[in-house]
Amino acid sequence: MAPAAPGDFDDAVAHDLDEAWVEIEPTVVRRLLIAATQEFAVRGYHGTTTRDIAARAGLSPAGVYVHFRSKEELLYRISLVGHQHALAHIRASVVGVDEPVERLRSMVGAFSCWHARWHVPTRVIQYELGALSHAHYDEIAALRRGIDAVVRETIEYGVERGAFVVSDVGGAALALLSLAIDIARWYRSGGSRTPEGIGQLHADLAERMLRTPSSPDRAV
Amino acid sequence: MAPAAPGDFDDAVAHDLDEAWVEIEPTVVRRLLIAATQEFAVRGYHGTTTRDIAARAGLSPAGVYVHFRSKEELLYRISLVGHQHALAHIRASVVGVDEPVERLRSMVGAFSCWHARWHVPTRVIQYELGALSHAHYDEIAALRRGIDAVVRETIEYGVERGAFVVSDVGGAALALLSLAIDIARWYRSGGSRTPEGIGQLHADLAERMLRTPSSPDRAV
DNA sequence: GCCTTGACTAAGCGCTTGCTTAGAGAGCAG
DNA sequence: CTGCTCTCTAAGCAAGCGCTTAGTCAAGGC
Repeated sequence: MAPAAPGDFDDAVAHDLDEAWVEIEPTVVRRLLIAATQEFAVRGYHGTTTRDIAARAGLSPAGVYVHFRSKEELLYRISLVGHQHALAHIRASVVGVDEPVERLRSMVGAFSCWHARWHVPTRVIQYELGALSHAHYDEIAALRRGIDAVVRETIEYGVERGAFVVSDVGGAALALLSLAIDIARWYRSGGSRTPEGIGQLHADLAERMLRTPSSPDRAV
Repeated sequence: MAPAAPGDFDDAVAHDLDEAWVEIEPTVVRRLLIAATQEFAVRGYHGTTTRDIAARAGLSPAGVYVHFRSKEELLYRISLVGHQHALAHIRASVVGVDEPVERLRSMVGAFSCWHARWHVPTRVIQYELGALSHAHYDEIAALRRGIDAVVRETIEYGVERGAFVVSDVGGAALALLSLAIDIARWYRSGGSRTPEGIGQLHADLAERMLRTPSSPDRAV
């Protein structure tokens, strides 16, 4: 279960965030997005003040509002970029992989690995959706349905080809999503588990969960 | 993925909460705990005001402080009772079940069913740990280690008997916990899935994840 | 009757919140 | 130089926050 201690991993977090936004925004806006992501991840949206974000980005409290209209807009931008990233990543993981078991393994491995690698922004985009405005929430929800669709289609594809035995496709899809998304709750960087190792483990588990019994299972 | 719309299931929630505290507290304190649980589940700890809680419980803002020293004490009491409940439930689910696969199915089914049945308090106790004081957090963390231990031991028991093929017991335990805990994020009461159905589904998936391949799998 | 006890509220205190305003200073075009 | 643009800050506003204070009222012991 390995729950988060209150405000502990604050420092262990900074090092892997910067790259996430490199291709997207120039310096000050990027610094603000990184600062907001870190604060939201540790304290939650409502537990974070705009002064916290400004201070972490090296600005005065008013400096935030030169670049963002509101605190909610910061959350929206983080959510939007994060979900676009995730959707692109899971889509890319299945193209060109035609064998059903390998397609499943590729998808689950990539998606779980992504959640571990980006566990700090993921914590924000998975657990702070309720703080978005209705309009922004609707936009994000559409991206999430895209992710759901990839998982469902990958399972259905394996069922059609006779590679999987699954009577409840929706339930199986929820389970695979749970494995990945819950990483954002328990994962700590600096521990013994690597993102790649978690992806491998979840690929093994997913294969055993769904595959038609025939050849011997890989040990988990 | 089925994310929570911002502040939508507010009303769909009230009906299954009252019983949770019946055996524990008399009327006013119970009403406050229920009100706080509902508000924390929908808006988060930091997004909820003591005025919200008081209003929902039918008291003036000052009425909260007749029964609780602080807002954090409300969260602590909710967390404590919830974790004690969960630990007792998962422990009870394995006693007297000696066949390893059946023990696993009983544990996973009971634990996932419990999370769906009590998804509103679960949302609070799983995702608001970071708002507890350090002392209170430590107390809750001990209960959580007790839950982890039951899951680990159930897996190890099956491995020793040759019923499971598992090389990474810790990873498998995390996966089973993820399936259950993540229910608090996606489950909505009033939908087509019942707590019992989810327990059954997760028991099937867990069995296929861990079991030594021999007899044919149950369809999922 | 009187006094104490305990649940409760009206009012409000001191502080923090998200955000705005007024203006400083740098950079650059002309 | 002047004038305009852009980034940023010092100061602060109105609202909301957790929690306290002073006191009301009903119940119960004597």
